[in-house]
Amino acid sequence: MEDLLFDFDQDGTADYAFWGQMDQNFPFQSQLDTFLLDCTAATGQLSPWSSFGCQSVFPDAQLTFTDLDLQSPGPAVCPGGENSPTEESLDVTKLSARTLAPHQPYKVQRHAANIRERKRMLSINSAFEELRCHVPTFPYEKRLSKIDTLRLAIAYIALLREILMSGCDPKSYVDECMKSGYKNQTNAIWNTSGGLSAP
DNA sequence: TAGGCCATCTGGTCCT
DNA sequence: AGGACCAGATGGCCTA
Repeated sequence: MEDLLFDFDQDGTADYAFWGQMDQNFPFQSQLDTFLLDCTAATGQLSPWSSFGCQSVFPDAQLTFTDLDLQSPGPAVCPGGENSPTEESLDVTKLSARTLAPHQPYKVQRHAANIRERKRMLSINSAFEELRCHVPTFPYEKRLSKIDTLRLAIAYIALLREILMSGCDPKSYVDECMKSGYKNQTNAIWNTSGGLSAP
């Protein structure tokens, strides 16, 4: 996995604009409180993915939940077939063989378990989307992967903690970071794996 | 084409 | 017993 390190020295203009925007839209204390205490309340616009995650993905996820409920336990249920259009899933006869008959209790149970697992994963993914809404990213960044989202969230929390402990104005603190270069790698490594690089 | 990321299925384990 | 959670396996999609 390729790791890249964000350096506040790079492209300071763009970074400054970004953080300025953050400061404007998110008064520091309220945002920190929101992020740490109530992840469901904020309607963050920090990330270019925010609208994607909060307004589009979540409703879709809800619909998906409903769909799963409605579909279970039908024959065409296996959305897994969508994702993995194997010969089996494309073959009509074999597909019908996947139909869950009452005399197949194991298959019925297994199928129900699959649906529950899919729901569970959807809820996890919804949580990731929500987390993406609260993690600041740069405009040129592509959508954060799950692992990048977690790592960036950790780094972001560390940065917010530092700002809190410094007692400085958040914007001034970030300005100072950019002037001197952010060298404290133990506290805020903006580390992503998605081949993220400055344009 | 290789590697990264992801969704899905599956069986095992733990909990209620 | 049934559901939640977890990790491994598998295959598809996308990008460098």
